[in-house]
Amino acid sequence: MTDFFHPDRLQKLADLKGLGVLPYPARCPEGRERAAELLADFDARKGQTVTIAGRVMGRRGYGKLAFLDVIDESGRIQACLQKDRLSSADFALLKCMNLGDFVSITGELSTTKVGDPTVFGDGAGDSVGNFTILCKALENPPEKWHGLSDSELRARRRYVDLFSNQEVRNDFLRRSAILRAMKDIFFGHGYHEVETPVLHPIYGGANARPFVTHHNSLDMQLYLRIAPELYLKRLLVGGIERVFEFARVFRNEGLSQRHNPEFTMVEFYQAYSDYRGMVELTEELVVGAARAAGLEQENGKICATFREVEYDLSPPFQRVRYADAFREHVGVDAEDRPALEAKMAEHHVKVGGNGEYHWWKAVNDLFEELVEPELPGPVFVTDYPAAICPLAKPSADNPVWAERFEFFLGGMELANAFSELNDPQLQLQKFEEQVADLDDPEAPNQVDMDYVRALAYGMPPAGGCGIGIDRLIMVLLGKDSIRDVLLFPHMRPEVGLADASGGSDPESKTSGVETPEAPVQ
RNA sequence: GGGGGCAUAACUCAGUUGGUAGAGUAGUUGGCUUUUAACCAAUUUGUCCCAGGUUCAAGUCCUGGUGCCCUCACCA
Repeated sequence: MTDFFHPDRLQKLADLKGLGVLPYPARCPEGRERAAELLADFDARKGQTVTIAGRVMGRRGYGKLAFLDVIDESGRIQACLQKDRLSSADFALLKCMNLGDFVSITGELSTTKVGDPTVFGDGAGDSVGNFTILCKALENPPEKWHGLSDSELRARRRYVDLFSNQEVRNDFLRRSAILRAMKDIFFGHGYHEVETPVLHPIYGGANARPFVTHHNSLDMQLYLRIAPELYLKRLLVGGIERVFEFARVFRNEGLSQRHNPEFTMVEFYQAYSDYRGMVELTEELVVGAARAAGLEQENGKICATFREVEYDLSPPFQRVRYADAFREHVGVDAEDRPALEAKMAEHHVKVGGNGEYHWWKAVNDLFEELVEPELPGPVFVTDYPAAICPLAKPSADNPVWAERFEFFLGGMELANAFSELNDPQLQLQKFEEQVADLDDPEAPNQVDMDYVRALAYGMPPAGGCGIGIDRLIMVLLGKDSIRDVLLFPHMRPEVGLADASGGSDPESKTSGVETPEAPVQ
């Protein structure tokens, strides 16, 4: 369907072919170097012949001379093509080039009259290939000064957002650097990176509504994982003592500035440690991530600015016991039920059902309403009510409390950790209570008996933690919305686009995938 | 799911009281050998988100729908 593409560009494409030039060659001239390295090394490299390659984002033409802004992953560099310095065949290509095309230029690295470092395309006489078009673009790039500004278009066409805005590109490269720094810390502590199933026959490890899917040839219902937790702890049973997984998890809930249906969390488990060890490691990870994000200042302070509030991420972070924070900000003792009932009435908090779980859930609602806003962070809140922690080990001193912490930063819960419950009978009892609880729509639908059996074989005492990566990166990069830290946030299908190619019928394509035995044309 | 806002050219945006659809960028043509948002001259491009309604006349007013953003609820 030709009218999907721009007629102007198709004409240029035809012109190129008329010149006998391939618009999509397979190979780039060898020895291509990146813009940023050439500029960083400019004094030493000046006068040398170099080759650059990238996308043309600017052109200033003078008839017998043209300046091009060429961008690659590292940044921008200027090129200059002159009629009396290039072969006529190469110079003629300028006529067929548009903004957005990929090109390569070979020539002298030098400066212009105003001192701007520039690659001057070289190659007199019959030499060809010192200016080449590497890829002809058939779609117009966005406005050169503003780029894409509509947030929907930016997300839908992230590829355009990325090449038209270096800040955006840098931010996603910073995300990559943050993940790498965190992995380095894990490896430095003797951790192993593992991958566990995404398709779960029973969903668990968190309270959330799952996505449901179906395996055709097994004819069974499966869930996209809401957490990797129960599989990772099976590995502790198996004798792998330190594991982490950067896990994409899926939760079938509403979308918001802080929620995407799929998101990334890192979970990590360490045998012979406990939640106190996880506090230390989590702090190290957050600090390492902040350093990788470039937030360390010359004076050694580490600061992040998120939603116009500055957070000091210089360790150590504050630690506060749940019960202490509760008493301070709610004004009553978390174990004083009569006083709590009055507080709940005052703040319209309702107990959702019978039993300890629902009571403590309501207490925790009070905590979330009255205490969490007072904890901008970074802060570790430790020792949570055991009744709302089905996977955490109760405190030996007072089983009302569990060995659990949550880490808050930027007004969000960024991490959740326990001393992992490894008593198989207690775990089974807690699972059964969850499944029996019909008041909670997010409770697991059945007990994962294989996990209980794994515990029955014996799991060493361990600490485990999960960190919400996307939210951490929001704070570190100062992004208000999770959509700005996800390369491709979830979007509804673009209306009209599927029809644009004209020929294909999405219905028949889908049925072909699902019924491979159907005749193939 | 509730409430509020936005939708005009490939991109960024104007569009008056309801009266022939606009600018800049990009593209095209011509000029120009040191520009860098180059400049000068000419020029092409529209399902004004969709469907109804009011009106002599709707980009503009009304109703419904779609998409996105903000906010609340749920959640990490």
